[in-house]
Amino acid sequence: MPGAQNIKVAVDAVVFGYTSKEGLSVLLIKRNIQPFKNSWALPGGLVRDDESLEDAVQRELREETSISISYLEQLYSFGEPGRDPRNRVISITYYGLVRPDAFDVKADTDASDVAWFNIKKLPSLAFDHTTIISVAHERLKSKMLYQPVGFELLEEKFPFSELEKLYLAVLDRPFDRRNFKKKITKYGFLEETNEKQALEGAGRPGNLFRFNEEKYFLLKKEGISFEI
Amino acid sequence: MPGAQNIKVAVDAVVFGYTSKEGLSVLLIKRNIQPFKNSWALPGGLVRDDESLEDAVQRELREETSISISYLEQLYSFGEPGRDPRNRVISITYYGLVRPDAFDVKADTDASDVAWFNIKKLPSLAFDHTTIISVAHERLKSKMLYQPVGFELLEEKFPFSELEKLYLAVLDRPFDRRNFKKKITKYGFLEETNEKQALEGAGRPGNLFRFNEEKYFLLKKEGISFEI
DNA sequence: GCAAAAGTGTTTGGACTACACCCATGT
DNA sequence: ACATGGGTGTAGTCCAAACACTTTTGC
Repeated sequence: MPGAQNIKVAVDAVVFGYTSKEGLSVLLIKRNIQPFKNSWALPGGLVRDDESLEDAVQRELREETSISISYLEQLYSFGEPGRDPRNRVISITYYGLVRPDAFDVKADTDASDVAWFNIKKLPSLAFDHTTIISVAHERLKSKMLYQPVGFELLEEKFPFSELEKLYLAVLDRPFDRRNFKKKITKYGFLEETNEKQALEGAGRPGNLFRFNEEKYFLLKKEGISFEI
Repeated sequence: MPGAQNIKVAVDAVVFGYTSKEGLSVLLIKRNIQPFKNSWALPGGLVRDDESLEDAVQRELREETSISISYLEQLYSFGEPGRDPRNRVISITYYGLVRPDAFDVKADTDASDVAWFNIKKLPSLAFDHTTIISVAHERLKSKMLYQPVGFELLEEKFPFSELEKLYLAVLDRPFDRRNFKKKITKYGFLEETNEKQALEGAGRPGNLFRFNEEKYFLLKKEGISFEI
């Protein structure tokens, strides 16, 4: 009988948040243990023997960042020997989306070890976490081309330009404003309210929209064909 | 310090093969150890401490089925507590595609514990392997709508109808023959040869095609937009 | 000659692209 | 009045869908 396997199983989470001010952001923690003590890293940790992978992610997020998250999806499993300098650790990664409410963690832990970082201004990160974030970003980009995205990231009501800015921030390339609106509204998962809202600064106030959850999740299942 | 983690890490592979006679098939092994002794199962096993996940998959495939495989992609990681009745085992699954040549394993191991099963006639399987196969099948279905598929599954030269039957077998729904040909040939990754080949039985012999590997793999990277 | 598979074109509607001007508000 | 962002329509092009008959071969 060969020696027992000596590999640890961890989960890590790439949590995306969005505000029009800060753009697309990722939630990071500052490690206070070795290895990579004092480096920024993705929230995560070892899976307990009796909990599911999703539960482990939620627990770590609660423990390390005090947020909990409604949309979470498995991303990829990273398992190269040597990705952790001490033990063999394979990491099963997830990515999630949160609404701006969860940005409160930032205020609460201002001087602490949790913070949001704009996706384009990431610090250097522990382990292979930079790679993991870029895989997550690619996944999100391609996802938003065949499924509606936004419900999990925007406030309940929002001017249409918020959705547009979200797509711009994630896709990171320009597109035609009018055509985008036509395509999005065609699917009917957006409802127009009668309320208007002026953004800060000058400009004509825009109508507020909200998602029709039923149609949104239906289209999420069925998939849409989107070419922005 | 809490008790050490006691979770094992395994890999499992869903290997798809295709012939026009047998259709889309999956490579299975018959287990000769507990648990699920004498059940059919996916090839796979525990990862060694010093090998990468991909290496582990290739090694298990070699040991258990004697095939090696050129196209292999990570599928998903399954980790529910209880999916293995004895220990906590998380399985990182891969899927792969092989050409009919590899179907030789069937002949070689006729009376043994390796066999191909048509995707629609699977036996009952160990663990959650039925679920894993259906996830892999769904992945393959959606993959072939945005990337060319076939090079890894067909012989070097083949009549066009072979490719069409492959798509029919995987997608498992009818589509228009003429429009399919227009769409496929438009991308230019197929080359027409001057050879003709009569299938068994009656019918007009068709021209043989081959893949232009360069364009094929280019389109594989770039992605194509396919609506069959 | 008949059964089986291969080969091939046209029409039509819908979808995507490109593109520019006026409107409502704050300062 | 001007700066800022909101709101809107059309013409042209391309792509996809629908659709059926003729050709080559084996038997």
